[in-house]
Amino acid sequence: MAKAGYHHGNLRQALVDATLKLIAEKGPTGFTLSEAAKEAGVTPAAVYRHFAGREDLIAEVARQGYEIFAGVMEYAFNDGKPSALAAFEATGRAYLAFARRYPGHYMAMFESGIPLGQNPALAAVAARARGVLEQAAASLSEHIPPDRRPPASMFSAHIWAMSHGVVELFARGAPGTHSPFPPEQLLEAGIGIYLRGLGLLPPDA
Amino acid sequence: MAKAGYHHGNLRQALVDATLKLIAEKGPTGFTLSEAAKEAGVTPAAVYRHFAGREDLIAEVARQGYEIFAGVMEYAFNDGKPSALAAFEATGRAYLAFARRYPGHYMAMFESGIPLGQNPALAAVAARARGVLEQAAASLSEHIPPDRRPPASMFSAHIWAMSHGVVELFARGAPGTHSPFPPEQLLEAGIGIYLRGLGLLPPDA
DNA sequence: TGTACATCAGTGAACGCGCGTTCACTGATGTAC
DNA sequence: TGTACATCAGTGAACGCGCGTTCACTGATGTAC
Repeated sequence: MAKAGYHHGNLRQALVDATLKLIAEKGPTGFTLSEAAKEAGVTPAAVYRHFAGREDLIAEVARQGYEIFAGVMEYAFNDGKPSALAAFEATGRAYLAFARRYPGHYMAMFESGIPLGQNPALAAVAARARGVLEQAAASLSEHIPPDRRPPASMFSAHIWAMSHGVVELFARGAPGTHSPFPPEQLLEAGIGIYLRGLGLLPPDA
Repeated sequence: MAKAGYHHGNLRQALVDATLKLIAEKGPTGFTLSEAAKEAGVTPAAVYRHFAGREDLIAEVARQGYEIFAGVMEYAFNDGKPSALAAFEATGRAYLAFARRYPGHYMAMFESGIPLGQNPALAAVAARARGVLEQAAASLSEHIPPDRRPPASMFSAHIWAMSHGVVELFARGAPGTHSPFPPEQLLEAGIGIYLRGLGLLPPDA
């Protein structure tokens, strides 16, 4: 497979991989099309056989990231088994695990500033990923008395926001912000307190 | 004042303001030293009379941002009056208000990737800002029974993370993510649920 | 008050650089006969 | 099985551009006498 001389074999994916590596190393800003081409052992011009340009290449990286992300979230949610609560907590953990394990994808998705709206394939898979989290929140919120139940989309937005905030502030070399706690523990505790506030966990757990 | 011909008058601050405007408009990536100089009505070379270079200029913007931020947080906290709870909630609201009102500063502080460690003045004021939030958390956590009390630094990290996450995901033109709720309402509700989980608010409030 | 002079903020030309993108091309691959 | 040929992935040279930074300079300002 691949790399057999004049013809590369699978340059498209090799460019995606190179972009991923560069973004993970230097941030979305540090990435350049020329460098990605060089990393893949190819002339910058060759990139144009596979992508419309720089932005299109980043968008494909983000698309693949959302694809993985949606899969990871679905796997963690596991159709709400063994319980709505356990499944929900698993998706929270999966968010952080994804950010840790796929930093390049994560950055391309959330920090590169690519517009979701302009790329239908990208928008579709992003919506799918969001859907998993909302579904997890919806099935869990059925356990809350209706009169005290916040909308599921608000619920999932809270968890998403806290997860994202933990990642950005504490799980990366962000500007001077490292907590004395491992991000996983921080997020787990935070979600626990939040769920207790919803009456979904006993007050003294 | 200023702008009186050959000599600018207060070029240093004019450059900071121009940087602020550019960052708010195009993100930290979109900002260039040359453009900031042009915006201030001056040759790019003139910048070097006041700053060591591009990075130093951004750092000064971030420093001023942290200065404002710390002041806003201190004002909101108001020495814990009228109550620890009210003061704490005020700091949460102040975080979001700051991000809204000073987008350029916010971006320079949290999204520009400037290293806090290398600039002592910057690191100092950032620590001061963080201190306010931790103090608010600490005085509030005195109302929690000691055996159920999480460390104040964890507590404040949770609130910081949720606030930051709400800002990044829902209060900006972030990639395809807009909730059906105004960010202020979203954050207020989230903090409320969290505080209930800590036993600091009645369960049915 | 008026003149001489030191200071130093900003000029403008120049630099080398790497960028994204284009273009006519070349040569490896794979198919038709 | 062997040859002719179409396809098309990647080359390499070139482009115009704006960047950050440097340098010797100029001229406005403000102070000393």
